[in-house]
Amino acid sequence: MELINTPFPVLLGIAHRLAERKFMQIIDQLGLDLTFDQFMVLVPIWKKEGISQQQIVEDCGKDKTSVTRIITTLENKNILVRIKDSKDGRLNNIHLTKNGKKIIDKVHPVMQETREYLKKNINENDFNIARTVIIQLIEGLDC
Amino acid sequence: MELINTPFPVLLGIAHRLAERKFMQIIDQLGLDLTFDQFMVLVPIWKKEGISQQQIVEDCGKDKTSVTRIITTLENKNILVRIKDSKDGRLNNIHLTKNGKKIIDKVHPVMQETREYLKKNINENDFNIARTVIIQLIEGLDC
DNA sequence: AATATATAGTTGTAGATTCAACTATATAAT
DNA sequence: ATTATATAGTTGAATCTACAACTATATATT
Repeated sequence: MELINTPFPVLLGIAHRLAERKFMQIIDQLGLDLTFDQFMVLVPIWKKEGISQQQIVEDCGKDKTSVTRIITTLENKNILVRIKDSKDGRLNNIHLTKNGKKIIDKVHPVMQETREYLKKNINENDFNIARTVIIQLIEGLDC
Repeated sequence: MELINTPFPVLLGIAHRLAERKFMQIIDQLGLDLTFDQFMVLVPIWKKEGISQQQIVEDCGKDKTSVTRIITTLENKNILVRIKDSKDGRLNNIHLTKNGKKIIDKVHPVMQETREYLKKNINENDFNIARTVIIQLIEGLDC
């Protein structure tokens, strides 16, 4: 593929898609029935049991509609449950099931591995600059 | 949103999504009925009249299935036509209609504008490093 | 020439994305 | 207290995505 003249936003799309594919290869090797997007929603739940859907939206960078539907899919797969907040009736608190915890324990180390794989052969300092640039880009667009 | 601890692949996804949204805002302002993905497929066609679907796949970083379906959508919108190659019967050569050319002429300057907007407030040298890192990332993943 | 292999494109299916419109609950303003 | 506004979450419709299986044509091998 000819990348030199490819516009930056297109590069972002390509890199994003390939990184997803890499994650998926490893998830498949673990024999797990889980998509990359489902995994992205699981991460903040794993980090904070009982997190609300809105907080998940803020952490994983997905639209609230997407989060609603992925949560439904994961509930049907017996990976998590919605529990209405007793104090604020608008909130759904999300809890992992036993099954869900088992899956996360299997997947979590993979996450780190894959990130290391991505950074392989890339200058650490340049990588950090790229991180900063992308964050600036996001902050410039997020309005 | 808390971005400091956000994993790089997640950042890619967020930046990609926001950049798309920015493009779309401008496309909407032009009163065009066009999605970002349809636009991504149009760019290589605009650059090379009569390009084959396979070449589009290589240029725009999308799956061939996606390209097939977006081409069909664009054909139904009277923006382009498929013409079978006379020498190699496997190839569809894609040509813009008059209508399609008009749309591209309207959208093309927007593309450049938006890219300038994205780079605004970002150090040029850092931006180039980020480009390079993302290309290295893609090349490391593309196997 | 016959067979095998590679390439271009399409289709089915399941899941994800976006937008806009909607319900329900909570909080602020008068 | 009533009304207005904000927030959390859901739903419908159209589009996009990935994977696998498929058709059709072209090229290589024997």
